[in-house]
Amino acid sequence: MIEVGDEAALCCPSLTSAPLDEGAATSLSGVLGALADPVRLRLLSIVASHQEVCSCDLEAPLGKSQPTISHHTKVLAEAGLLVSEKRGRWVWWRVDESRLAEVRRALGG
Amino acid sequence: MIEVGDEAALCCPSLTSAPLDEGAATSLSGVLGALADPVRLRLLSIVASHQEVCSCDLEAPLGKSQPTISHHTKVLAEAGLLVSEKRGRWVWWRVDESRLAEVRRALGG
DNA sequence: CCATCGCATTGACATATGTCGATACGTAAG
DNA sequence: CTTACGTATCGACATATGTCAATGCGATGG
Repeated sequence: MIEVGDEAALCCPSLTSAPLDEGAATSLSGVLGALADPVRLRLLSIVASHQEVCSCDLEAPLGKSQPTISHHTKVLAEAGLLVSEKRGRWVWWRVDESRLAEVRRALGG
Repeated sequence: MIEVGDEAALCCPSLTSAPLDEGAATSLSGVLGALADPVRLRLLSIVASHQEVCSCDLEAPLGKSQPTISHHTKVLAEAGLLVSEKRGRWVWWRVDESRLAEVRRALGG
């Protein structure tokens, strides 16, 4: 199972170098919106520090229901920040580090 | 006039190094939420590329009403990303680069 | 085949957010 | 003082978002 992000590449303009056009601003705000939630940030940090994590191991540390976890992983995957792999009946998640790096760079890194 | 951010320092933990605790996640999500809007991103990029910008010069390029601009500058200022200075009846804005750098670092920079 | 398990989707709900017109506030100019 | 101007706040509205119970779907195991 491969989630396909619906966000365009953030590659080119840095926030601090030149005024963002509307398209770039919208696409960057999409990724930032995916990050702008405490539960998703903690989810992302948990996955990042374990390399790979199964969905089933996220409910307990985050204190949220299974549908809520599923919703948040979907949001992060659509933003290109999480990548999923289905093994048997489990779904494993890992962080797309390059995507995170793109975000940092778009923020003027 | 000095806007005081209501967000705590983001200094310490990086997203990718260890699981974020709830407080860190909430405070980081606050700043990211301020960034997660196309109008605010463009606003920020305009201020950044002009060093300083008057509120009155933001309505036209952003195509938003004066109350809306005022709202967005307030959100960015409360997030610590914009700093204001009142001169006569005009308010001038500049970007707090160090705050942006904090965000990048919190994102694993 | 049937029961079970992990995950996704749906529907509903409360809350948060972006937007603008109307209005209030402060400062500057006459 | 009065007027005009730039900005902030308020009230209202439509839309977006986070959450969960209920349910659907696929794969596994008996």
